[in-house]
Amino acid sequence: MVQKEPKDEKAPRGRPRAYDPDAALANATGAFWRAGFSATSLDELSAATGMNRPSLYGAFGDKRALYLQALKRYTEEGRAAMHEALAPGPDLRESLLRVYDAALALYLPKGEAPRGCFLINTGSAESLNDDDVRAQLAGALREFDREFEQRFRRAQAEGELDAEADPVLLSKVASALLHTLALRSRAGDGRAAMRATAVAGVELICGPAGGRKSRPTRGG
Amino acid sequence: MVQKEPKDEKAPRGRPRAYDPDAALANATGAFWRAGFSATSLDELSAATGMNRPSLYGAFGDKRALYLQALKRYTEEGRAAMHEALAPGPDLRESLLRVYDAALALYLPKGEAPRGCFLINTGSAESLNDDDVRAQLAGALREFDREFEQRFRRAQAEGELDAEADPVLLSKVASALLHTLALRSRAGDGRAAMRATAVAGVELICGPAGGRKSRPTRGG
DNA sequence: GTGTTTTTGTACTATATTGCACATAAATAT
DNA sequence: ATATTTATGTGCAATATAGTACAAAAACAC
Repeated sequence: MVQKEPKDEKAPRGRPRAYDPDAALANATGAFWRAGFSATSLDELSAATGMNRPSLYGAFGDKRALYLQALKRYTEEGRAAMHEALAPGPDLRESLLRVYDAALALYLPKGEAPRGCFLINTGSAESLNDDDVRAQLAGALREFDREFEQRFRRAQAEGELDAEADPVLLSKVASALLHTLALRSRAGDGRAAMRATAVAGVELICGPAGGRKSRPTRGG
Repeated sequence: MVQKEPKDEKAPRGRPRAYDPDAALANATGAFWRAGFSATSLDELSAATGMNRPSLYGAFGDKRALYLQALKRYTEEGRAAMHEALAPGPDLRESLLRVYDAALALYLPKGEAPRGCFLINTGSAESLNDDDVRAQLAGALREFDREFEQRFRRAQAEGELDAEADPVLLSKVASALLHTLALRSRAGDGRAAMRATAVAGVELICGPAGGRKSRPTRGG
């Protein structure tokens, strides 16, 4: 009953899986990403993952459960990437631009068709019909807001940002830029135009000439 | 036979329609709005419009054609409302807030469940699979951007906005606020929080204390 | 009235889709 | 080797869905 050795090297008992669960989930994500939840059939998911239907059901449950797990995985990866982009080191402008550049790289994969954001562009279509999707969407947006917010608080603490600025509101505006990039990617907008928008947004958020009011120390 | 009188009062020849085409299209829009294109069945559309399937086909064509016409109608109404909100009269801040308040009223109908934006939240889910949807989405976003842009140009001409500001880039940021409101409505965010975000965005766009400060010109 | 035109309503067909049953395969345990 | 366990693969059943055929209905023209 109680395993004393929770090693990963445990010998599984029956026939080994022919797939890597995380890779399969990533491929299922790719299928859902293109067409959304409703327009993606189990046949497409089966083809994308290389798993047949019964294996899909055994591994992830039904189509909806698979979609929810794909959303969860995607959100966690996105949040990790965002946390990394906002990590200490670069100044505020640079930090924010790293987030937007990472988003653009995700939304406009090199050599492939634009795809926008799996969470924003497919989750919001489904959210009115599915409370769990809506909850995941809401939770993810909140987390992304918080990542920005914490970065703004640090910027204030370091004198990079006006002390009177409201980090919560600024985080919402910073997120709005992310949301517009996701949407515009799906509308076919070009990378350069979107990056210019992000830069303009960053300038508005960070305020004129490196800080909002007083002149803090340059560089950081 | 040349009709000399192209009046609307012309007597149609066969059995009269039992529906009002524009009302039916509005009701179909409502059905698509909730669930998106793929997840809305013809039975639901039939129930929403009160028309049976053959009448739907006769009036609008197949499901996709109906969706495209719904999108077109919605976009035109939205653009008209936006144009109205940005019409001369109020100052820039007030003009922008009128747009965001109108959007919130549309996205969060009183007494009903939140629904977000039909175009943004359902169109972007479908846009990768349907070139016509993508084209309509892109065209609509462009039109909305232009409405903001023209308002910013007028604000500059009237000295309401720094002459060095870039109206194109500001319009993209102003649209980003619209996009985030659409998304957040569908995530369940509250009206007050969203309005506060819009106000904060307007303040950033209009600049400190009435709008005479250095603005970003070009990014890159 | 009879005929023409257009819309409506019922019923239908063809297909797609989801989810699962059941037998087979591939591993371990003893 | 034999039993046990877990995964796979074929195939299927129940349902849902899109789109249409066809007859009845409701208007006009004469």
